[in-house]
Amino acid sequence: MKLITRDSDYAIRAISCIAATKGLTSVRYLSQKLELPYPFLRKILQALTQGGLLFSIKGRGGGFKLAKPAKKISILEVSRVFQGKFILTEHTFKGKICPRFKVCKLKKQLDAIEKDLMFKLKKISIDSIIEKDENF
Amino acid sequence: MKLITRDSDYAIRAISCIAATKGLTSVRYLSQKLELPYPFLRKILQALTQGGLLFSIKGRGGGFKLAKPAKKISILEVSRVFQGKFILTEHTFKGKICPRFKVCKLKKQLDAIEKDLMFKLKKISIDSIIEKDENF
DNA sequence: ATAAAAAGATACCAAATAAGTATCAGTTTG
DNA sequence: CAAACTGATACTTATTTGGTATCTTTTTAT
Repeated sequence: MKLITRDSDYAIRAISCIAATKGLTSVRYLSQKLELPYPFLRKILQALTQGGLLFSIKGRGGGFKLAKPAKKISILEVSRVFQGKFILTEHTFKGKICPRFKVCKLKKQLDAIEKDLMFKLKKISIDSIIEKDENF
Repeated sequence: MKLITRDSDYAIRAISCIAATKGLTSVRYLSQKLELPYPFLRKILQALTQGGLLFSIKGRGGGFKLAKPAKKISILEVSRVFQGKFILTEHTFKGKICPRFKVCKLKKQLDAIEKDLMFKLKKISIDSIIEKDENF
């Protein structure tokens, strides 16, 4: 099982590339550079824009840029746009929350792990994964 | 997104129940006790048996029991039966491993998180989540 | 011996999600 | 005005998830 789905993966690459570029970056350029399907990448960048991670400028010569510094964009934020909240397990019972909810030892342990996972993914910023000498 | 899928979840409950029971436990009994669909649970228990977590005895009066002590069965093992290996991201590029594989900073960071996640899930044993006074 | 009660093995099915395409509308600039 | 962009939205297709159904084999109680 994967924790980072394909769209999140593509998104991370695209954002990395945009972060490493001065000025605006167009989807056309990105899809060629990263060798990713143009229409799919377009949908992804649109979602990132709606999610507040990118800022877009329409019209000829338009494109995308980061909505905030690369240091302040985390992997967690990116994945949330496509994957929603991470939940270790719904831990439901017949459609309702497990009746043992309050005392359930499993839930307690999983919650702790989940919290830690969030924290760690939050700490990985786009900035931290860009190779500074990278030739995008 | 969920880290523990429904079949893993059901499996954990079933194993917990089996662990808390002396002798053999049949699917019929389990499905009634846990109020889970019989045929689905059956498939799950069969998979657990093939995965080496349960031991089965056929024929009338037959059923399942743990293949090893509850202390030695971890949530990780159970989830592996249904979800395979946890992989934070395939991090592929056109079907191949990312060309920046060796140096990729993202992969390095995700690998560390993944390793830690595995470790933690491995440490949650079935034994640790059973309420000792539980009335299965 | 035979029927009931169990698991084994498979094949199938439906809904949801993932992955991707297509298209039309609006915007900006040369 | 047309070329090069994004916005919005509606498909389409493939895969995975969450099951069901059915037939076979094994064991035991009667």
